[in-house]
Amino acid sequence: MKEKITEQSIRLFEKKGFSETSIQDLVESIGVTKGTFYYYFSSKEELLLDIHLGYINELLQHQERILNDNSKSCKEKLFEIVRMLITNIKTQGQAAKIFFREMKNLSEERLAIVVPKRDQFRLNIEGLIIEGMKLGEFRPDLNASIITFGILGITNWSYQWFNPSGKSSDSEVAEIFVEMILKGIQVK
Amino acid sequence: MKEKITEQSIRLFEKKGFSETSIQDLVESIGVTKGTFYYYFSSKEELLLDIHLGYINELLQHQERILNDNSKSCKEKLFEIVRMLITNIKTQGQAAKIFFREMKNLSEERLAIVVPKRDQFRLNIEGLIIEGMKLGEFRPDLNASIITFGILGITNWSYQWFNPSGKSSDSEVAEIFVEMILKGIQVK
Amino acid sequence: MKEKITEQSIRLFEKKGFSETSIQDLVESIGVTKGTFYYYFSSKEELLLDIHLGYINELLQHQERILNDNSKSCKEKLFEIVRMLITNIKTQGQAAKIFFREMKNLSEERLAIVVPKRDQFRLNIEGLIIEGMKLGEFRPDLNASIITFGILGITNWSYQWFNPSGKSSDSEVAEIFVEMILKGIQVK
Amino acid sequence: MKEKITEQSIRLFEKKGFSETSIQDLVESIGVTKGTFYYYFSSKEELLLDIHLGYINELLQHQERILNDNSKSCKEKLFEIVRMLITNIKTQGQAAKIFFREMKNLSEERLAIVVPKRDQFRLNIEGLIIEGMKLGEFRPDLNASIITFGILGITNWSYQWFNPSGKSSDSEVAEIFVEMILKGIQVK
DNA sequence: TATGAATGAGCGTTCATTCAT
DNA sequence: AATGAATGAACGCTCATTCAT
Repeated sequence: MKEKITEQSIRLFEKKGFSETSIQDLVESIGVTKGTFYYYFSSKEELLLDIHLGYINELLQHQERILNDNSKSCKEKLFEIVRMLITNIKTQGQAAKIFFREMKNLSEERLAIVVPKRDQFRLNIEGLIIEGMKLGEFRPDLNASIITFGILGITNWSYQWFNPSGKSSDSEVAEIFVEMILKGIQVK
Repeated sequence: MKEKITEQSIRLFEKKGFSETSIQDLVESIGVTKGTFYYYFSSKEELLLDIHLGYINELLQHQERILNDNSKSCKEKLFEIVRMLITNIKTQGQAAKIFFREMKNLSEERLAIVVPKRDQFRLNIEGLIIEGMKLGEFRPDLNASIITFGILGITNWSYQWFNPSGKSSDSEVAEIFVEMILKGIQVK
Repeated sequence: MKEKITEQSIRLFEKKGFSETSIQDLVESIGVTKGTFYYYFSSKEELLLDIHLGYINELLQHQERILNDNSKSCKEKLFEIVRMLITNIKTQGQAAKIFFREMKNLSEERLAIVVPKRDQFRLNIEGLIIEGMKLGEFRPDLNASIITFGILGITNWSYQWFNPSGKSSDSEVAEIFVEMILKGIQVK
Repeated sequence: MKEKITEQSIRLFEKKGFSETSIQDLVESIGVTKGTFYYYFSSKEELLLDIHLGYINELLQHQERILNDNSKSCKEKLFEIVRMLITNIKTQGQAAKIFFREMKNLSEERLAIVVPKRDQFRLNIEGLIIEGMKLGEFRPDLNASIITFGILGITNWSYQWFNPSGKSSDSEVAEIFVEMILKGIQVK
């Protein structure tokens, strides 16, 4: 039941927004009562935290697996991370939108749990860029921090428009983006 | 007074969110009463529409000016648009965050006013990419639509992290991003 | 309207208890809506504080007037205070019951406003006892503090049983009590 | 377990109030679940009745023992009863406060069980006063009923302020009160 | 003997909005 | 141009109670 509530809440929060979705909306759409909700969650915000953690933890684990694969070059690792994020939209896109949009609805104490994980994800990419620069895979004069924000912008913004059942597949989009990131769009 | 209310509302909506900011919060922070608000706006959503239109209209005008300057190459125009968006964060960053985050709080009728303008902005960039491809400035095999989404991701995401009074200036960041977009990060 | 709400709330809180009376109960019995209540009071507890202050402030003023009347002896002043408290039951009995019974429903900050006043009333009586001991009106070996608690017990407990429209009038009861306090019940 | 629940409930009801203490509060502080509570008690009010009866029955028994001791004078019996009530604060003070304060939370049917016992306790004292008047121990012109209310006021009010581990012991306080009741505070 | 899941009614409070003045 | 009083619907949350196990 707890899982059922969480899943349905992700659907509703994504569609209507966290503040705009009432507990009543949520439980009615499942067919239980408010009491049931509060049997499983201590508050609405607790549920939001659960969603955040479920999303970012899975992402971090996947990222870790990619980064620790020593058979891959930095370029390949970057491609894998980008593809993971695009592919992710199919299964986790709603949770992702909530993650990016509703963070402000977490209290300071709860933010203190989530924010370091979000930063970790970004810093892992930044570390990958720096390593690639050292190994001669990436240009040596990059501003790794800002470039990372750029890459994250490309991928995170995809949650706003990418349609997994549209014309271009996730792998195609990921390839286009990685090619853009690596080679640019300019004629040489 | 109407302007005063709008300006203050942008500050509050950005900080706390649209749904989380009450009319009471708003008018109290200005020192007037709720009646005053409803003298100038027919509803809270009307105010939100005003903010949206103020933001996107100004952006479109500025974009148009850049695109119509025939003395500039496509690359240069692209740079100008990116720089405009980054620079914009200093003066319009709060409105931009509201624009991206609170669109779901507009009714369908009001969305029908805003969405075409938002799409126009994107399609203008897409057109610029296509033109650049034709003119031999950009690689001829690009997926203009997806590349445009990538560029917009880079710039729009900046509203989440770029601090105009931080280490890197708006022009620096814009340059880094345009270089990344044009040349990529890979060693040739 | 504010006064109307306060008066009616005193009636209901006395009869059913503070926690047992809902805002709904209160506003329905007046014929307005909950919104109206919250237009005049910031919270239910704020209303309770209002009742407490209205009661104790009036009592303190009256007591002050009695104590400052230099034409009266200590015995006479004591009689006046006891009579005031018994007489008070007719007009303020409901507020008094709330005052004694519902103090625990005030937050610590609000208690900090009320408690000193309640203590002041008691200490004023204690001071009167001590003065009477010095002036030779009362026995010189009394424990003024405990005696004061005894006197307050007699008067405050009256709110639980004294019926102003019953067999004995307020003046009669006050006389019986003061005679008991002064002379005791023992045959000399 | 039933006793454990009752004891803990007395502690909580006294501190926070009956309505302000939830079954959840109660069972959590003991480490059992709500089901357990409802295995032993049919309702929250039933528990409150248990507390009331436990308190008043014990008091009545003790009072009966004092009154039936034919070796004692009326004055001595009065002293014993007053001392019993003050002493009682140490062991039964919390139950006493609940008894006086939370009676309004009993339904009419349950009140019909408790109120006659409470009245009996008072009437027993009134009877003692009358007997003392007949026997020439007390002044013959007393209003026994009101005097009894005065005595009960003194003792019952003690639950509000008397601290068994404070400066004055229970016996001292009882002596001061009985002396006050018997001889008054006036210089003869 | 005790639990855990679920209910349904109610609570204090907030809020966008209305409207006579 | 602006206010102040009032509304009514909704919200997050609590709670006493039930009941199958």
